Amino acid sequence: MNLRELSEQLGLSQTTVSRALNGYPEVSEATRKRVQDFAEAHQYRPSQRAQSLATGKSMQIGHVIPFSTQHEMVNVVFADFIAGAGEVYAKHGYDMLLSVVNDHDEVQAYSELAQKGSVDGVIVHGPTRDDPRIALLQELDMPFFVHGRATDVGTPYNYLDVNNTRAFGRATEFLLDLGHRRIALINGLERMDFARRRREGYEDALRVAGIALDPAIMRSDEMTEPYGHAVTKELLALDDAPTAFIASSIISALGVRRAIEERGMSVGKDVSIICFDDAISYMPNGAGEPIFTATRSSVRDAGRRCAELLIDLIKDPDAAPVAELWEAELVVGQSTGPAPNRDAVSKSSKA
Amino acid sequence: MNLRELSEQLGLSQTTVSRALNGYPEVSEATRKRVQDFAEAHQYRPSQRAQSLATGKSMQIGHVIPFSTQHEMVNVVFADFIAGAGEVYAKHGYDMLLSVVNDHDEVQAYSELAQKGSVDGVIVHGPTRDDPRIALLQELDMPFFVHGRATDVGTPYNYLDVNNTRAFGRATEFLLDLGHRRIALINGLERMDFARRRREGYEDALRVAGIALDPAIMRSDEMTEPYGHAVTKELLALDDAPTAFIASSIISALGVRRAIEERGMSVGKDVSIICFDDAISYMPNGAGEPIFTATRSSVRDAGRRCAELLIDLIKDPDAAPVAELWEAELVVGQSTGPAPNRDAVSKSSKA
DNA sequence: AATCGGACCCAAAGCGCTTTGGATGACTTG
DNA sequence: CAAGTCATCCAAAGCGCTTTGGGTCCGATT
Repeated sequence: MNLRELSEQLGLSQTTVSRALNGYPEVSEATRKRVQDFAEAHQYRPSQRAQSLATGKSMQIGHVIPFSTQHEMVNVVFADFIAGAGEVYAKHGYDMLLSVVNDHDEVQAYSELAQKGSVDGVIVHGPTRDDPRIALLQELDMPFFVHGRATDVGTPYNYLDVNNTRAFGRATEFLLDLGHRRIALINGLERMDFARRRREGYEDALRVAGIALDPAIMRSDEMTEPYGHAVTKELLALDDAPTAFIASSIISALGVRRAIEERGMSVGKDVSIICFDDAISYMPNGAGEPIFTATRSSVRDAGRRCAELLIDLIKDPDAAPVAELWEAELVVGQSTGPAPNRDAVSKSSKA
Repeated sequence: MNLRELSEQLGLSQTTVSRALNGYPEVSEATRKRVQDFAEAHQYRPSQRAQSLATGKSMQIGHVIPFSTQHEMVNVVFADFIAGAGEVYAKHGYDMLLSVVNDHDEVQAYSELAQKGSVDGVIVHGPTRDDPRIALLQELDMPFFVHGRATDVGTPYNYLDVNNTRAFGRATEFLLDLGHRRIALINGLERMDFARRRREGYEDALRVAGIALDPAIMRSDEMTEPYGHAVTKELLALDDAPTAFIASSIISALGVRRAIEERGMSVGKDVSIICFDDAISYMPNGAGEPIFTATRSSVRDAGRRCAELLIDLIKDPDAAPVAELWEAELVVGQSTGPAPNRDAVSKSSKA
């Protein structure tokens, strides 16, 4: 069933039917009702293809996700972001177009989406320092919204980011306050902007506390469980092993915990863990009391908000760039505690 | 730059340019080369909108993902499936259309996709017993492929599933062989077809071994870490606590492990765990030796294969239905061991 | 020399919508 | 009563491609 058939059966012109369906005022309410009912009864839905050709809008929003051995993007966080964004898209009549491409084709994928005209806007995931995609999208004149932030990009652009520096600054300060002096950083890949900022937050806090940075206990790689496990195992074997770990993800934190327990040590007592918690739906940080002390910010909420702001942008492309910076919330769980005093045994026996 | 402009600048008709670009034989190689080079130089890409209207194909494949409080679908497994499928789509020139809808609108979402003509085919995720989507898609005459299987659907359809019954049968047998007699089942939601089949595999194995089923230690819910933790904590407190746990996901298995360790027991010694491992990229079952003994089947590979088969189906809609049943592989890790003998102490002291 | 078959190219008709620019009456208004 | 105003509807022109159904030219065939 298409518009022509529909209008013939109704004895109206295509114009009128189209207008009736799209809520234009030039058609009487009686006619509109008749048209709507008839369309409903016949399960008529305008062809997206034709509609989009005629209007010049595709009502689709693109997400480019690179794949390769580097899985940073098709990651644990992605699914939840998508869920949040998709929810908002649905509410506004948009669909989500996912383009999975090879790592090195990623930049080109954006031009392709733009030139083919298959999307009205795109979300940029996982920005890196001086991300080339931003300049490209600006040049292509394609509405885009960045989840995260790129450093060293001259022109302003739309983004929503968590204050990663502050989040890790606070996490570090929290551990310092508990008396920890050897604090390991188990970060994500440093080519990601967020990882770099987190490290800076960690470094700043240590610097303020007058503690020298030790590259030996500052690690960075993909945030998987086995990585957290392997690196922690290694660090705990050091003579001056860390008494606390800051992990960039709840996933790597799980590995950290496993390594600690394998060594027969107690989490929150012998060794503390604090992590960044994206509030992933199927990997929540405990049901009641948090498993991990963490700085938390919901990636699903971020998805929702990015979607909203991008849709605003599509509707008004000349609006001034918006930038939102969310503060992560610090939640205290069972994984942190006072730094164990190395002389505890002798001291307490003296007491 | 569009076709008309391109053809004008080249001094050719739109027909010829279109044919040159699409590899039709009615154009000389010299002309084709000239056209291609010119198009390349001007970054010309045919409008997807127009192309799709003219050809009747959208070159997009739809995935409907429901959201609600039930997160079973926007889950840990989803991201990897998507990655696998997307990879194959890209290779064949397809894009992925994600439609995120409310739980109860899910069925309708499929009709909408079909009637709007925005996709050439769809993947059905997470089939349930007697899933209504299958009949609907058959009626709509929309090519579709099911990841998993629906029970009680009369007509044949295309699907790829893991032999879940066998996977859990084997897992249970493995534990039985190790001497376990109290084996808990920590399953996913039973409205999912896969969860039901897994339970059946578990039950069959116990029955063969002559062990009565105990509903008290057969649980089912969403496969999150806190759930695995909570239910295990509860079960371990029983007088006749299980000596082994079978979990439907590596995520819930993590919770199982946490509960065991919290109780001061040793995984693989005091209590055994075996789980289903979807080989999720960022949540691998250990780096070297597997963390968990598991029955494994890569969901990413499944995504790839489903995509391939769906594309085949789109190209030849009248092909006979294909059904693939993959056997999960059993990998033995450190989380399983002989059942602790309740009389061990007395026995060994007698020896 | 007339005919034929390729090789190469083109004009124009869609695909199914939206939207512009009227047309047609009926109803007010001075 | 003529002119102006609304309210309601319509014909037709796109949107940018693909594809049908020819044309034209040229060397080969009879």
